[in-house]
Amino acid sequence: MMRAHATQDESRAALGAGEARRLQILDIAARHFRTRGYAAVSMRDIATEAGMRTPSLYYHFPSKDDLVIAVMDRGIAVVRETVVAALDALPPDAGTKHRLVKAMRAHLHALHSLSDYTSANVRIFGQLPEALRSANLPERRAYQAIWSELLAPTCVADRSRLPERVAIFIGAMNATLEWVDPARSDLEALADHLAQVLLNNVLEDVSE
Amino acid sequence: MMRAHATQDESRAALGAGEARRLQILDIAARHFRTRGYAAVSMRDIATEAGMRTPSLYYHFPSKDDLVIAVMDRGIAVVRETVVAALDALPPDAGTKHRLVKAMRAHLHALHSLSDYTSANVRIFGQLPEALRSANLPERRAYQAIWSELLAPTCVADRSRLPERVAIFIGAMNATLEWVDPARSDLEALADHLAQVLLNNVLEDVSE
DNA sequence: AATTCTACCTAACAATAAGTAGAATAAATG
DNA sequence: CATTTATTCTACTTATTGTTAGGTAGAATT
Repeated sequence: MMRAHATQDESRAALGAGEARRLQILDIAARHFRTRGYAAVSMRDIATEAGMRTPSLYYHFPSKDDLVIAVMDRGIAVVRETVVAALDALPPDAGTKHRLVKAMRAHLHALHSLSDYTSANVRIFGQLPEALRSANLPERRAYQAIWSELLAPTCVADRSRLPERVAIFIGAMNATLEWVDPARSDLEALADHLAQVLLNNVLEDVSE
Repeated sequence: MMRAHATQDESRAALGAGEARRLQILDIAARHFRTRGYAAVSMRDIATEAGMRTPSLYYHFPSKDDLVIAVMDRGIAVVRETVVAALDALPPDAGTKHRLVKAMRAHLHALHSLSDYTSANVRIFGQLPEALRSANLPERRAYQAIWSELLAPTCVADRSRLPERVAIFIGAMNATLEWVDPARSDLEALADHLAQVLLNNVLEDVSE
């Protein structure tokens, strides 16, 4: 049921066996957090699916808090790496619109197809107690910085609006988690539709 | 602490005392669900703040499920009534853009300033077990229908995109809950910014 | 005056939560 | 082989959860 990709398994075989087990537990946790929320998932649930008894989990993670923080941080790391890689694949003279469309596609891909970690992050961030939320803030700010740079050319007129615009874009993309059926819908088409709605107007005063 | 508005108290005095108590409990529940999520709020928390012992809650609501369903349904009812009232206040010949901007402002107002019920609904819908979520679906569909009608003129070219566009709009507005500080930020300005990003391009092929 | 209803109470339930202590086993290393 | 080291176990604690059972004071109704 829901085996990891072969490439993932291979890359993990290179790690120590202990580290591989740790990642397996994280995978299970991320999938459960994503589908059922933070408080509703117990350590028992995770342990059972990992084929061990509950206290054995505590050998790998000292607490549920540590486990969820690891999932949250990895969730942002995955989407950030995905977006950065997509942008790096672009020719260095690519225009703002191309860069934005590529970034939006990468973000949606990470969110819907690539990673339970990223979708878990988006889903449960708002449910976490304050201490856990603020533990994830540095990662989030680093990711927002990427979008700040991407969207800066669309805000030359009134730079004070840039943070709000970043939030609108990320928020609109993340909101698709709530209503898109990843099986049925075509993500490419969705990304293009979102880009069409969000971008065209915003790009009016970008010269290129 | 956080008393209801005077006008609300008055209108509630017209109800039976029992109904007023019921609404008071719902108010407390909505506020807690909104800020701390579904599973993290216990019947004890709600009872304590209502000044009674936990089992006394069960005189007013047969279960936590019933309580949360009441909060969820009311959350959609409030935002729908707010938006409908705003549209009704418009002259009958108002154009699509005016109607959309007015509706967006009303939705954001209900979400951020008016109602803990609406924000609780948006915040915790994704955390609910399937049975509770589907209990709220009829209300949600009724509200989506309003936006379908509002956005239909922007989708004459390709009507198949209408449901997705409805989702994008509602999703983008609801996403503001995650990053807007309702105390500091100016909601009118936020609504206008959102409208500018979302609407201008979408309205290109609307004739009026 | 008798009865029913309203709105709460105390006491306790069974289930489940996260987490701990320490023994037992498996794997790696000398 | 022996001896660490890594990993999982059993058995348990403490706290909290939603919920039920059964009762009570007082207001309303008959």
